[in-house]
Amino acid sequence: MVVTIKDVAKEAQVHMSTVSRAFSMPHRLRPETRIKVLEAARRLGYRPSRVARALTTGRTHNIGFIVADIANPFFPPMIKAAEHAARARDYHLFIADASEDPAIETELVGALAKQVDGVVLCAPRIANAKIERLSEDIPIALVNRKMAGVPSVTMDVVQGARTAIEHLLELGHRRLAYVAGPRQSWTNTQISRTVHSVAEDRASVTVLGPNTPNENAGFTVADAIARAGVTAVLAYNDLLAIGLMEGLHNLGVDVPGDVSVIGVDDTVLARLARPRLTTIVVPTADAGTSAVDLLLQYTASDDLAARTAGHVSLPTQLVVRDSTAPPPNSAS
Amino acid sequence: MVVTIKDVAKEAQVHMSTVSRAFSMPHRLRPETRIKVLEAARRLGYRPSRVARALTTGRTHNIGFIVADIANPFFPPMIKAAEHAARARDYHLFIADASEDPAIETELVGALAKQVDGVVLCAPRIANAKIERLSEDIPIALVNRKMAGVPSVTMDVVQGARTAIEHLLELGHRRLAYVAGPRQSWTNTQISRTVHSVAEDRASVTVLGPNTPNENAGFTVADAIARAGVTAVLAYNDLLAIGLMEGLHNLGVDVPGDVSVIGVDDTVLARLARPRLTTIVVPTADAGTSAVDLLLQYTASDDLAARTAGHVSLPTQLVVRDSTAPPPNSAS
DNA sequence: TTGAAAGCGCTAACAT
DNA sequence: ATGTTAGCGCTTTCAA
Repeated sequence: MVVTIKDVAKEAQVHMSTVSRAFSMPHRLRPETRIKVLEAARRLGYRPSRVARALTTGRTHNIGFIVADIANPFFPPMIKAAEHAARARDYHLFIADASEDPAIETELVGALAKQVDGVVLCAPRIANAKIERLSEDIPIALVNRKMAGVPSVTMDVVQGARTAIEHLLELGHRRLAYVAGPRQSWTNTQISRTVHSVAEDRASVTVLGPNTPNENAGFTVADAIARAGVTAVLAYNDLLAIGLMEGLHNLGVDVPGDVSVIGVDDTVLARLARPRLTTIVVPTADAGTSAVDLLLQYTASDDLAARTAGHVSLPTQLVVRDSTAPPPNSAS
Repeated sequence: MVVTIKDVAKEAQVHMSTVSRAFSMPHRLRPETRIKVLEAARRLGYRPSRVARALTTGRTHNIGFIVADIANPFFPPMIKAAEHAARARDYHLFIADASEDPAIETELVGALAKQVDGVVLCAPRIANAKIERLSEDIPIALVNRKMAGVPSVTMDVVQGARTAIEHLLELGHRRLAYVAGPRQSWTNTQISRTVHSVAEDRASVTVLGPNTPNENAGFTVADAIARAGVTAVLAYNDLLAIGLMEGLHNLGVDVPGDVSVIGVDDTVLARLARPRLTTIVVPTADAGTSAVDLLLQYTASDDLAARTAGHVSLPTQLVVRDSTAPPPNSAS
């Protein structure tokens, strides 16, 4: 039913191995032979079986791409870019959704391991130690997490968060809040630290969380924000920020009149929300591309010991829109 | 380096085939043997190779999932649901992005064919004839397209569009426009027909398009809408509708004061846009789940002739928000 | 430059 | 109930 290398060999009147070579090492064939084989293959509509090829070569030409939540608008542009990058290098992408659950994430790596050449963990929720263990079995690349010996691409949220806090400070805010994301998130830790270190003795910082990074959680936390007596808040991501703004609106708290809000990610939602959300732009698409590149580059060397884990840090920047303003009663 | 069925056989002191059976037909083994094997496998950390298994069985336990544009918020919930459904049945999902391009879509099916048991085409842009041809090589299931002999799940946009137009008619609108989507989109055809047939002699209908279904195109078409002298428009999807609203706003045309706008999909964006977008809710997650189910059900039978293509139609409904109102100068 | 043959990890008759 | 054997489609030594 399906055309195999044998059929092509017969059609082209050569041996199987010659057909194989026509595809994988064409230069080692006499041009006329190569053409004869390729012609025959074309006539029969032959395509090498990646499955069979994987069995002998040990390389599947597949990549696993595991994200915390496909429905979080932070991820789709990253997935899209990764898929395109992979395809450009003749790789296919398995996508899996870990539902923000470390256990599922771990299980997914195991389930995929045997049929991919490596996996990209995006915004992983599992512990470093476990990642280290997993990466002994299968090459792993990280997005938004940095670990020695493991290829990774991070977005420089430290810089972004610093700019965000400076922005609030300049506006005159002195009582800040950070609406935290998942405890296991590296980005969350980075932002949290930065908020504290930048605010230092120039402003107070209340931390609310951890929170599941979705609108609902943001909506819920609004109450606590309203009572915390803060005039500005930085949220772990746009989803939380937008949910928070809705919650605040619901409580009759004006944004940015009473409270300023800043998000992170600059998802499509940020521009659409009212007021339009001031947020930190992160290059998600670039991250997807880089992650695939780093992973492939890492796996390129068959000599395990010689493998070199590249690290890429991508710049971020604050985009000021309408959700930030001076605090109420400010002299300006 | 990696543990195979042979290692387990040795460890458990049985033959390879017994190990194989312990995993694929456990009931055909003496309980104590099965346990012995499973124990040994556990000790060694053995996992059957899906690749090798695929080579012998002809079933990869993988599904290809091809969408027009991952970054269009219409798709992520569908992908997520499909991935979960697939995993629940021990299948993995290849995701590929066709970039709204029929040629890429076709190529992707071919590229994936050899390593999946079937592919789901979501909102396909390729012609029916080509789909028919492809589905001779590889089982295909369709989302938002209906074809005899090919499993499919559609969303009943006809009903949704009818309700939408009736809604506009009731508000008093008599000059309508339809901002069309891609020419090759089945949904686009369905909606377009419905608009005409429902409006019939009760209102005029101007069609603008085809358009690439994104915000940009919507923004661009605003000018034509403003000049068309219509008081209400239905757009192919939320993206176009939202872009249109921005464009209109930019031209000083008030929504819904001067022009009412209705979208389709009820993506996350609809609630966020200002004015909040009246739109047609479509059950994308259900569609993803159903598509996987239909495909798997279709491929279940090894007897090609006996295969039965199921069809599912999912209900849609209009959700009225703030982007629709009576036309200007209406007597009410 | 090409052919022959072994083998990747597993399953599926066929034996026993 | 379990072992034997052949073979899935391909790549890769090794010969010629």
